[in-house]
Amino acid sequence: MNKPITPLQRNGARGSNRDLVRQHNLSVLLQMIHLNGTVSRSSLTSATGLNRSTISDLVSELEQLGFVTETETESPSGVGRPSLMVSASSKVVAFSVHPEVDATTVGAVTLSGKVLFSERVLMAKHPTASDSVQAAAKAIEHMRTQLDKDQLIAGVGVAIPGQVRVEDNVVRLAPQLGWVEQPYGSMLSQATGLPVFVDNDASIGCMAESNFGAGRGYSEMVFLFAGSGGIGGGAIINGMQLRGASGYGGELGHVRIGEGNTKDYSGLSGTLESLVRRDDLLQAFKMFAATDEELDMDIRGNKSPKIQKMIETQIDALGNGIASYVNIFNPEVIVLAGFLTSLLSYDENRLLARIREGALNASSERVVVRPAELGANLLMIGAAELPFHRILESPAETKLLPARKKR
Amino acid sequence: MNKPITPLQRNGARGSNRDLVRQHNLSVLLQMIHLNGTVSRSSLTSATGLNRSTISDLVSELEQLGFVTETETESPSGVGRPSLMVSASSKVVAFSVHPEVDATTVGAVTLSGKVLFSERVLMAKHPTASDSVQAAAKAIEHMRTQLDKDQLIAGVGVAIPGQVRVEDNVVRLAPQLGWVEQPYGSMLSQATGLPVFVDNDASIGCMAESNFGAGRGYSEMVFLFAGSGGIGGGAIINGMQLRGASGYGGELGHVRIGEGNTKDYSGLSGTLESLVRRDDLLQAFKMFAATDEELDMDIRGNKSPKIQKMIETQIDALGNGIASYVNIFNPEVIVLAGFLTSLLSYDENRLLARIREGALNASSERVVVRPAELGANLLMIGAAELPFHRILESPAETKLLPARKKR
DNA sequence: GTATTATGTTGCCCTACGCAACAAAAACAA
DNA sequence: TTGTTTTTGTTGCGTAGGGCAACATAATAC
Repeated sequence: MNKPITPLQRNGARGSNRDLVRQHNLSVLLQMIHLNGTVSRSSLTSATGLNRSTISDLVSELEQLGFVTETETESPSGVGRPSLMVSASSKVVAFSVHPEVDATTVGAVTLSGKVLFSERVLMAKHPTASDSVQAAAKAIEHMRTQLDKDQLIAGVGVAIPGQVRVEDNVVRLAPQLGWVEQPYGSMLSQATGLPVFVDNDASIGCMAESNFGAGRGYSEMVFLFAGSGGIGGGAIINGMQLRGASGYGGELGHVRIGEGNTKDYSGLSGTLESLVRRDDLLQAFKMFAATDEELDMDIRGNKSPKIQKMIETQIDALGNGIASYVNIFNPEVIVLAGFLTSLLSYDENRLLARIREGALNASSERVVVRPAELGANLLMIGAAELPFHRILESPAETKLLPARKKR
Repeated sequence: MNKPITPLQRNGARGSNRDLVRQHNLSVLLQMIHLNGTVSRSSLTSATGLNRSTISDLVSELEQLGFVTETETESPSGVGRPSLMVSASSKVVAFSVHPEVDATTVGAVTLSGKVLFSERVLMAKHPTASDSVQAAAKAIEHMRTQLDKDQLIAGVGVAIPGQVRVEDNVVRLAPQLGWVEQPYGSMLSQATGLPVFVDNDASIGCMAESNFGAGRGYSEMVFLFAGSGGIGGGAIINGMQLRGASGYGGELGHVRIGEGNTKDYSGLSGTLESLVRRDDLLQAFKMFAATDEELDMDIRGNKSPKIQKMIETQIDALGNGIASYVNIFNPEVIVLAGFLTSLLSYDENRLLARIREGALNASSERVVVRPAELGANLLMIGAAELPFHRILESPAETKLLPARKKR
């Protein structure tokens, strides 16, 4: 072999052959259908630029594979023969898992985007990874019995409030849970017999808002998410999620933006997470725990000048952070989730002013700040996207498992 | 038309047809050849996964198009029939332009990476955009007469120390030059009759180091560049350059990392650019102007505790900034260019320690910091990549202009 | 000098998409 | 109601690019 390894071949720079073309076209179609729920065949032709006959062929293959169903338009609009509608199948199901400090939430979502089941398994404080895996496996097992026999399982997606090495689904560090180096993916895969995909919660939320929420249609987006423990983030760059070398990318909460002394959950000081603190507001309102909705009510109804000052300080810090991300990413849209939406609605103009101050004019002139739209379903829908993603990438190659085990 | 516009179709989510396959394969091959200079046909087969016969066909098309030349191996190594070597053609030329405060540098680079000509046109301080365009056009005109008749021009690439709106090649703001909203691209295009591509200097440097320098082979990279006026940056994400919505992305020098009061060239305070200042060091060494090499010598030979302190402060600030970028991008490599390489070599351990302190362990554990490798040719080679990029994307579709105008 | 190995070349095959003609299903105009 | 127009689905055929296998070629190995 006298093949000197070519030092660099641009990522994904493989040759294309006929098979890849077919795979790509199937993938593109299924993605469009999945993202839009239902699309007409004529829309697919114009969006892809492919021929009518080709679309016909591709769609029927997707139908045979069980990923889509075709129906006639019930209310035809416009001249001409009405186009057939193509919908993502509700027979294909993915499970989503979200471990938190006091509970592990499990859900079942269809490829068509419907949430079939959702269960919040309460647990003793600070469960081990094993505790959470067992609870999740049990809930999944139960949900499987509720499914129809002809339904198919794409896999399980897990949203972790911490850093995840995506290549082998290992939780590197989840500060509030106290997990270090936990192979959550393989544990849950062993317990369920299903393929499992683990990722950071904020990254997952980012993808979900980009696909189905406030980030729809944008290809450059920055996402900030304040959950019960800390601030996470994500970014969509050229339509694709920022992942980094090992999947730790997008840790926007841990970026130093000031001189603060208080440390964040990961031990860093002066970071966005250490300056914009949900806990501080809870404490100020003398609340022990609260949902984002409850906190939002209090923030809106707040009259105390002292608390007002605190909120404004947090808005300023958030604005500083966002300004940096505007300079770095030059995004079209910033999407805020969790209690950050309360800060946004409390004084949007103040936040925008901070952003304009801290960012370069050219970069910030067209940026929009929007609240997340998916609310409580954010992580459930998002985590399910992880197993779906495998299907969307290569529909013809992906074999799914039956909902019920054969006897 | 009853086509409801599909709200989101993932960027680049077009259908593939046979023509696109051909175009893609030609593009992939030409990219590999361009990046490696010379590659054997057998390497191309193994790297692309395509068939020998297909490679043969594709390469001969590229040869017919004039982009590559085939030669026999002069020193065959290993058993078997020696593979033919494919090289990028030196007949294809791009010009590069780099306006600075006191000069505009013009160069001519071949597709094979050879710098044919290079000229630094000195100018009065603070030239207008028009001054610079005229100087560049004149130099390009002269260089064209020196070229062979059968050589072809790909176009002109311009590296601007400031923000550039890439869609229409307008310089939005170049602080040191004092340029605001200058349509440099169309001006130079009109003056030369050639296609012109304008971009930010640091983005261009980032791409150059990624393609030919310290970033070769990495698909996740962060680049920081300290030129005569300020700090610029760039990022390679999943093998692709971070651009942002309008091309302003990667302004890593203007991210707030501290509480400093001094403002940077763009009027922002507490930014990396305001804390890591080449001018401060020049002043400390009582130099008025100096090349990076001269400054580097002084930094290495420095004995004064006061200056030492200043250098260390700058290293600390740089480390803080890099730490943030490690958390954001989770890169494999950080490449430092300009006088930042002097800070790196002055005390690499200190810099690395600051990075580890400010970054999450998981993100920073495998990151490497390297000095840029292209030195003085960085921007010249990088800017030429802009016009080449068009060829590399669709070799068969791109028509080039003859070096000499027909009489 | 022969065997082995790897690569270039040639002719044929295969198939996914484009195309054109036709059929079908809606709105529109009388 | 009826014919026309418009748009879309269906069908059969053509086309071209990549895979494949057989053969030729040029190096090393023994």
